[in-house]
Amino acid sequence: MACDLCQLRRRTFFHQLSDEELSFVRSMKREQTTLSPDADILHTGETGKLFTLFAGWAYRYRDFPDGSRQILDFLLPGDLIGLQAAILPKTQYGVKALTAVSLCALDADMLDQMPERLPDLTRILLRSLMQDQRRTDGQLAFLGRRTAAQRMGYLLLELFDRLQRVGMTSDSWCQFPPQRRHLADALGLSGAHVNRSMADLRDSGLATLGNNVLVLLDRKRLETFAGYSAVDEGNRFIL
Amino acid sequence: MACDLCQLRRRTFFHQLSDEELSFVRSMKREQTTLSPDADILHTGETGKLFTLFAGWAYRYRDFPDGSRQILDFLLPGDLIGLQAAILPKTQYGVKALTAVSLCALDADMLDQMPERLPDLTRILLRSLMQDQRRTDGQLAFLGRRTAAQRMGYLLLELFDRLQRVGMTSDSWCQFPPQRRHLADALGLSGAHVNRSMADLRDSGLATLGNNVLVLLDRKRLETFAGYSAVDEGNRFIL
DNA sequence: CGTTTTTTTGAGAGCCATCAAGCATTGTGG
DNA sequence: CCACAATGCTTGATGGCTCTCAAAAAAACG
Repeated sequence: MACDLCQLRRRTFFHQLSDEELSFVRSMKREQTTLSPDADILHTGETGKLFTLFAGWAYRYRDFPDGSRQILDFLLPGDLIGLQAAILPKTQYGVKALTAVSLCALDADMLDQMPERLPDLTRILLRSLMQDQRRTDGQLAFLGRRTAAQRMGYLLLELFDRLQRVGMTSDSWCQFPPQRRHLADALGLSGAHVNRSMADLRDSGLATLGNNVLVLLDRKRLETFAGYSAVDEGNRFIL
Repeated sequence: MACDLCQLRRRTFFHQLSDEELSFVRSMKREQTTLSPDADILHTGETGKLFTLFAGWAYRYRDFPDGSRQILDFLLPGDLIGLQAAILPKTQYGVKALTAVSLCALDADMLDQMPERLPDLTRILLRSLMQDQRRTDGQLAFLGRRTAAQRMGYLLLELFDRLQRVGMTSDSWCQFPPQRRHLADALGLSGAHVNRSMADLRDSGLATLGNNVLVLLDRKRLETFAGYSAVDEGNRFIL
């Protein structure tokens, strides 16, 4: 599919590319791929690859020698995959498809030309990186200081809001493909306790999760419980 | 002190600015300040301020309604303070001086001109941001998955390496101003348990901390214990 | 030298991990 | 369409790590 026909980038959430920017992006575009759930998008240590995620969920993770794994981030449509790997020599993370995904492979080397050729887009990239940092700040803060159920609630709200921005929610529910083990690896919990935490949220009438569907039963109260507050992100970068 | 006389930026660890870049940075520079320990450098929510830290330690933190606090990051000489605040509308973090600090106030608005005027410097900024992200990835991973003593060891090693790059270490020891409560807030532990963790490290002959001095007694073994491995960072951005 | 702050140490409680077993769901081949 | 296996979810019991509270020791400060 051609870039200028892509529905995703039409969303107001994203920076609307000028003709010049769009032609630059088109020239970066290499190929479009589809992968099945659990497929590796980026192996740990692999470098120089860059993708835009157009459909589906993925996650960025880091493996430990003892076999455990930390999910650093979930990736949703519109997110860039592998920027760190494109810029730094040795990456220390991998990226896997969580659902079936459709990707757009990009020529990472052309990033170098961006500041000169597309200063506006460069500024927006910087802003998006600051947004990412802010989100990570929130993660760090609630990982260190909150109970399992609160962390759970926070993660659910954050994902819901991100999904909403790319039009993947209805009123108060959405498709939610992550399994227990993904949530466990993201929150630093055991799979068993993820379950207990979700049971807490359900019994308190805050949120339920079943059949790959997340329902926010009482968003206001869940926000209070989890210490979450939505942030207006402003426009975001997309390639 | 004039920028071109500054000793800190001469370190090979930092990108050596060209004449053009240096004159740009000079024109951004507003004033030089000195603050005492515990002084606020950036209040939570304050925006549009930008500093370079030239001497001393500071930390970036986020407060919770319940009074607890998470330290997101320690800031060392050469680090930029307030980039998020300069670019995004509402910041959700504050920055405080940990020791006496000396700062250089910069005109944040001039950042906008950087892509056009100094594309090389912009690329280096991007790389530094990716390095920061990689470091944060490590933090997230060990916060979620490691015991108190391991997290402690990891943090100590990371800080030691960062200090080394700016010449603030001797062989296997360094000045180490953070107090128990700072470490506690950084690691998501109670002050009491920080102490127990440090006692563990001391009793195992890995590291000791006393009188504001950190000594790495057996770096190799500490790295293994904490699951830390040093990363070659490459040159870093400085303003 | 007294006061305040920080560090150290102890006892008890709570949260969450681990282990293990039963249940539900999905997929497969007959 | 059903039997069966495989996978993931749920739930309980036990134990370990870390918190909280509290008080004493040490250090920093004026």
